[in-house]
Amino acid sequence: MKANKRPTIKQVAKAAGVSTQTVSRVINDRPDVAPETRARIQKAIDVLGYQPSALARSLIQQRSYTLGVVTAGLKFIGPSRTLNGIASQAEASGYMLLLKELPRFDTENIEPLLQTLLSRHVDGVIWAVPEVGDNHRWVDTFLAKVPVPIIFIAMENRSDLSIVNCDNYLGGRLATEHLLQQGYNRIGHISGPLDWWESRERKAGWQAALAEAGIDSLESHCAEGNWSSASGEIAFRQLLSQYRDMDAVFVGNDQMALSVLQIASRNRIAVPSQLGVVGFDGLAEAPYYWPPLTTVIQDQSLLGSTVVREIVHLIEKTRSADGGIEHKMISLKPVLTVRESSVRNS
Amino acid sequence: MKANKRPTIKQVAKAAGVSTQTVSRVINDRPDVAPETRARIQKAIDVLGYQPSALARSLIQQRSYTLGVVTAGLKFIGPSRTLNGIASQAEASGYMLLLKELPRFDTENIEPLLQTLLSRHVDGVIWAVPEVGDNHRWVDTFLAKVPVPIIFIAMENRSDLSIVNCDNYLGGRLATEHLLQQGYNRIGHISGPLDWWESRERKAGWQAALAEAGIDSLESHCAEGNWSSASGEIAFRQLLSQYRDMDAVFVGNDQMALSVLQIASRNRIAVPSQLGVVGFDGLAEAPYYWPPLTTVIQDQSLLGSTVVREIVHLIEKTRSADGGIEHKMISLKPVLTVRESSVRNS
DNA sequence: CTGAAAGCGCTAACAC
DNA sequence: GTGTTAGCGCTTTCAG
Repeated sequence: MKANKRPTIKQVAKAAGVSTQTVSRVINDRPDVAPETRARIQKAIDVLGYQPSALARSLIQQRSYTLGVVTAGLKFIGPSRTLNGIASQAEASGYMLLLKELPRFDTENIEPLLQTLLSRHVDGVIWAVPEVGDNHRWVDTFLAKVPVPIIFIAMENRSDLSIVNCDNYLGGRLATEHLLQQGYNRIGHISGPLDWWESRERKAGWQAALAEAGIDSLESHCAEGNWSSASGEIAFRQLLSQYRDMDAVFVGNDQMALSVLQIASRNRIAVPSQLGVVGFDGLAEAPYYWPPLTTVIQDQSLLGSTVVREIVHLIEKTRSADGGIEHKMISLKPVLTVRESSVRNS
Repeated sequence: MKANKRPTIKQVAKAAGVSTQTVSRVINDRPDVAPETRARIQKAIDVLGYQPSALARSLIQQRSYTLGVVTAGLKFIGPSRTLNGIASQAEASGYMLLLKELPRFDTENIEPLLQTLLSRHVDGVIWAVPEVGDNHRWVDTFLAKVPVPIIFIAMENRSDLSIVNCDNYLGGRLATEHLLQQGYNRIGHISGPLDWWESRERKAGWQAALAEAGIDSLESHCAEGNWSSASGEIAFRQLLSQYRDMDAVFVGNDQMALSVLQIASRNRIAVPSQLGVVGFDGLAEAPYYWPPLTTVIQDQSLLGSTVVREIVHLIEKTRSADGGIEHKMISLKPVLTVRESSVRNS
């Protein structure tokens, strides 16, 4: 039961008794075809189930309507929410997605991977890998050789690149200021891994908010996790012993905050009365933690759709005007959602 | 600062003073090239930064080393874990991924989407959309027209298709049998949406285990959610009122189980002493729920890598022997992980 | 309105 | 060993 192969434009032409060019005109909706001829060709197309080859088209038009997407850590919810936004906006904009997932966040030797994408004639590249350590170092040496627009997600702003990210610094401030307003004033912090740019920003936001309130943020008031709930548990235990009179904690993501809530339950530390807790990310599950978790929501799906809109724009611009490309930096604002875990007099 | 365009094989040939054919031999590692010539060509390649066009190759070789992947619900963790497995195995097998995400699980009118993929000359298609309602109906009418192998994830077994799924029925049994062993015997069930094949299987497993223990499973002993924590809350409240002396509950996924735990906390129902709870999926966070959640782990990443191995195999087979393809059904076995939420005498 | 010729970037099948 | 010819499936001139 082997399915038959795809028909070609030639076969359609023969079936309709015309040349391939005329068929081409029909499938491209060109006006200059006699109605009668058009109908005959359309019929042949339908009968044969003909579908033009996007490959052949890409080759000749030097344009594939394909975007290369490089991601990492799809098994975590953050990157997949972003990919979700990318995928739906790409569909809407008429682009296909060629997907590559890095084995690790700090994968080196990016060049061959990028070459694979380019060998497929992608019209643009979306670099959806967060900035970790110097995993973006290749940009300085290799970017000039990339002949198509490229746009980055979640990396530090720099004026020579196009970047879309979330304002993590603001998020850290929002979380901490909220805790201060609630009357907590010995606020600890569990950060993500500090080789992540995003972690450092969130931590800086925490420090800034404390500083503004005239509170010193000592190193003993923070601990470092790796985003996982398991690491959150360890970090929280460390914090409990380092910062005895801590009355609140701003946690770098919701997963780690979850373990904070668990340990609090186990150790009969009442949340929020004895300990205020605020997370980051806005997971769909956070309202169902116990107690429901106050968190800083970042709309990663919007991040993804924004990045697609921007790169499509860049592609159009690059193709028409040949002038220098202006790089744009877009910073999406996260939003604090207050729930029981941080509200003292409820 | 416009980057220069990709060099072609012709330019390399001219630079090295040979014909394109000889360059082709070099980039394909063919043996019959004089060492001296090879070196000269290689140098030209390096200098120009030449990379062969995979597009042109695909066209002539009638083979793209690209897999079409159709998914849905990437913003949920399940589909992305599967995609994670697909991506890493595809990389290992030397295939690229062309990704399409359906806007909804029950999207109709699949044909144009599949055509887009085929117009890109994918060598095979992975249908990673769970079976919901009759969203797989297109298979009967349209599959014959698809000229490449196609393989399905999470749909009911049928011998005329290649399918990889998780044994959800077994999972339901494992969960329920465990609760029975723990001495619970009034076991309710919160299912996923019953138009999902997976939901029905899990529920059937629950029923079968109860039946074997000589216990009737009444309709009032179950409630239906939609996988979300929010729906889990509603379903659990319904169950509490319908099934007054329920002493345990098997929940169709971990997210819904999370709300069960929350409501139990709120209502001072002690888990596990008054109520045993078992979830499904094996989320990384489940050990950090309170109390830690017993759950049925399904390895979705393995599901993804298995499906890629299978389709690559199918592709090879289709290309060589022209004989009929045998369809294979692979059912991965889920594993029960026992934690505090279901252990009575701990 | 329609067709013939050329070619996108590459490789298969032959020559030499 | 290396070059020539042809052509993958399509579109772009440019004739007619």
